[in-house]
Amino acid sequence: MAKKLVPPQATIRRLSVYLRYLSSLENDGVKVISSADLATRLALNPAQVRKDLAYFGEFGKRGVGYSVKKLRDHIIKILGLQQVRSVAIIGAGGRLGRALALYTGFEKRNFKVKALFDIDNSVIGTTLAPEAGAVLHLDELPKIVKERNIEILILTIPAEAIKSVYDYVMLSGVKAVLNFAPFKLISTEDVVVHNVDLTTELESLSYHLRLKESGIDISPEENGIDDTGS
Amino acid sequence: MAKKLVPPQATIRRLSVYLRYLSSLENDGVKVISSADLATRLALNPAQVRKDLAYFGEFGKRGVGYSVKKLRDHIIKILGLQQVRSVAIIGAGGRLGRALALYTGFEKRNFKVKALFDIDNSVIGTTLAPEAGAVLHLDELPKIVKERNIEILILTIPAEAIKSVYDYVMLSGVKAVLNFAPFKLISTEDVVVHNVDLTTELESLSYHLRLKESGIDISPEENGIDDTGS
DNA sequence: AAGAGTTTGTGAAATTTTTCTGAAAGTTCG
DNA sequence: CGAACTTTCAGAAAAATTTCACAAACTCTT
Repeated sequence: MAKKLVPPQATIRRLSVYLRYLSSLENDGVKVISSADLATRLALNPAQVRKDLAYFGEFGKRGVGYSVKKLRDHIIKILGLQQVRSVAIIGAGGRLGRALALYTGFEKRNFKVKALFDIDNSVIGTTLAPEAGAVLHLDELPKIVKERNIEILILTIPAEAIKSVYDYVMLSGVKAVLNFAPFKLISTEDVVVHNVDLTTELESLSYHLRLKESGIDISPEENGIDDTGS
Repeated sequence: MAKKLVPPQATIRRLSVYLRYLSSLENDGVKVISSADLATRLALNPAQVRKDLAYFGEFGKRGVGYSVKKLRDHIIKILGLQQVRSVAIIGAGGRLGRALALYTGFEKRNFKVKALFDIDNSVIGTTLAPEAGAVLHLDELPKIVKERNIEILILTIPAEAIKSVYDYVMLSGVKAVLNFAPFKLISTEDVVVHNVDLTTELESLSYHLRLKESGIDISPEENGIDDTGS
């Protein structure tokens, strides 16, 4: 209850995971949950759950646990999810772009895809997702960002396209980017970037497979059972 | 040069990122790179780059740097990417499943989608991706895993489907799972799971947006004494 | 209402991960 | 060859994150 520190990025991600689980609990009619139960389900340490929450306040009741509904509401506020966040997809003509444009899971969480962009003339003008309007040329990004109040850009472009897209993105006025392109984009003062690299995910799994294959020695002695959350 | 520790999971992920960058350097004809240059491009500390590599051996040359080609080859070995890794997608009928089934980026990195599964009769039997054969019913998973030597399962199923898919997956004989379902799967002794949650990515971006919106500081002290609705 | 049993919140300890630093090794140039 | 640079390697220090452990707060039972 004294000094509040800056929560680690990992804490933020876990909050999102807690949120999802709390929603399902609420659905099941569960009223109260303890840090221990939460931790068990999510393969975490109970103290970590408590500490994660403690960065933001005292949400629990000693001897009882956390009210599912209240905790859920708090996390929604912490993550800024009360308001709808408008999203645009760049590279909407590609397969991943299309899949995300039509993914209904985002809306459930208050993210709305409000615009689609591409640079390929064969998709520009077509309608991929009713709600998001016709696919627009990337040229229009800054204008549309303002008009539709876009806050997050999702990049689903091929690696080669980064060069021609980068400036548009950084100057679009958008403050957050979720990059699926196989190319690490760096956050700046103005723009937070999260990179999600599908190949990296597979490659790190491959590493674990190699370890299990009974390590052909690349490093002398090692043994580790790693768990990765999200 | 003395004791080798278990490399952190974060190191493994960075290796994959180095690998990608090294490949592009090699493409550009660059022969040698220093940890400082690598670090600059990837927004890391040079010492971290060196330490990451040092977990696995001494790959550099003092006063010079790292041979791009050699380092690339080493990382490929470390990550177990010399051999083709066979992958299957469960939930291949969904949009994300289809997108991944057709994604060409995996093959470039030596991952081959060798089978597609679903439980929806309207997609079973259809051909979504030529190389991967017709979509099969999940029932056939264990058999096909053996036949086609599948090592990694990609899950692109809706949250509700987890219950009916979980046992198939854990008993399939596969040692690695990449889970895109909005539900945290926990690694076991036998099966390493990596969870990629698209909503979590957006939600943590939302958190950063909220921070920027409302000055630098998080919620003040008074964030509430909870009454746990009894 | 007292005692037994839970569970949170939190400072302190432990652990992990990152960064610093300086010696060692290599290169380049005069 | 020697001096001036460069850059890796690795031990030490620093920083960040996780886990421990226990007092405080609350519930429940008798």
